Amino acid sequence: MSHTLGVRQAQKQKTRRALLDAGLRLLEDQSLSSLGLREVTRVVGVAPAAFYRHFRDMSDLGVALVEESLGSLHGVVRVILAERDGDEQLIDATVEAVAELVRGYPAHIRFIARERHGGVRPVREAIAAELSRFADEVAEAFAPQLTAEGWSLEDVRMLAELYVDHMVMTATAFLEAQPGDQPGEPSEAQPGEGAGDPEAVRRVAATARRQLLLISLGRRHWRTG
Amino acid sequence: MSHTLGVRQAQKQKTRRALLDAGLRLLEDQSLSSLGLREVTRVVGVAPAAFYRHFRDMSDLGVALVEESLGSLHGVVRVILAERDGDEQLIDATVEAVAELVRGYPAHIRFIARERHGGVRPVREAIAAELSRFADEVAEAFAPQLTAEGWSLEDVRMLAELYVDHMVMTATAFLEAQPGDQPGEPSEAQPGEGAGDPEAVRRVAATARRQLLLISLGRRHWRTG
DNA sequence: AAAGTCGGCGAACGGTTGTTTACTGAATGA
DNA sequence: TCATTCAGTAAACAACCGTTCGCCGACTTT
Repeated sequence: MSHTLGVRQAQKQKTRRALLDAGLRLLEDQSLSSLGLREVTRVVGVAPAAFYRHFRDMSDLGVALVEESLGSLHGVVRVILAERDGDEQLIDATVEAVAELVRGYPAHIRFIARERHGGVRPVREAIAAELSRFADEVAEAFAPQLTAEGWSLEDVRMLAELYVDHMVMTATAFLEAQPGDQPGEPSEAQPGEGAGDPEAVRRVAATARRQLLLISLGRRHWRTG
Repeated sequence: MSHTLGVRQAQKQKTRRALLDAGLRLLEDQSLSSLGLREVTRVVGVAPAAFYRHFRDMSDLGVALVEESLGSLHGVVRVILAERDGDEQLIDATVEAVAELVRGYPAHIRFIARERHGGVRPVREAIAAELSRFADEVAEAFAPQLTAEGWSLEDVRMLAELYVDHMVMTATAFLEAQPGDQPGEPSEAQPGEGAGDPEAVRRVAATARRQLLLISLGRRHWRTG
């Protein structure tokens, strides 16, 4: 599809990407409401006025980052929920998926966690909308089985929100367990990669698994035990 | 105790309070890392330099706000957990306590939610420490009964963290259901008080109750069902 | 009553911010 | 080939920022 997009548009999207990347990098140490326009353009190596060719605002860039961070998540649910051979394996797969997400895109996850209740309204609303759509998909995936067991749609939605919130919670816990460039600590004992204390990561994963296990235990006995 | 504190110190603490109040008010629409020193002093009506008589930094003021917001919470747990006549009433009491907290001190709660993962490290760490202490108390309150049922201390702590995180989650959900001065919407149909859509508030409470019910259902069947 | 403490003031500093303006020059399309 | 589009530039703008300095004057201690 699409006939290779022309040299003009290609260059434009290239600097747009650079702006997004620079913004995301700077947002690891500060929040969006304090991130300056000039700060971003300075990192990219472009004139401040060039910013306006791509974004109206800083919050505009923020919304774009939200879509980039959470947009690719929508397929993931069905993939994980498809390979379920029992509760425990589904839980393991879920926690592992969250861990991999945090390991692969720490800056994106940190951005979402930080701006979910941050000071920029449009960004907050974009995140809320995206997470709500995410909960919709989780609910949709659980609906067939649970309604067959006599669950109301309201209760299914309630459970889906609990799952989504717990996933976000787990993701931020993973983030705190593997700090990116935490100043104060000069370096790692293991100079391999930037993954923080591996034992702390395992502890977070173990806690998350047990919590999900407890929740699914409650789910099995809902209005039947 | 303490001999009435002298006129000098009294005046000092008065402007200190004013600075904290002004900061908290301004932080309803922005995050700490973008809050300016001059901005705060301007609201209070003092010279910018006066700020340094009370706080070293903006993050210093932030840490003070954390203690003020979460410090008074430590007694609350035992009070609620004391009046328990069965699971459901304990859940109702908990949700009602959170709702009242949000209704009574919305700015404090918003501040905590916003800065928990915000851009200012010392504040993040202060919040994390306070919430951890809170989880300790919850765990301590649940320990006698649960250990008698064969729970490990690790599992008790896991459950306590789940409860605390769910309470924070519920508090922010309440906040979103009753927006303070949400611009865009000119005013309330009911000009009585600033509480937003009452039905949305009830819906949040109902969801939180059912989620807690499901969790306590899982707790009852932990390693026994 | 004298000496000392200290919260707040006012001014100045160097630096940064967002935004607008007129412009250049390469890619584009007729 | 020639006119047009438009991403990026350079400069200027007023406004604001955090921080430092010396000073005043009301409170406090001796």
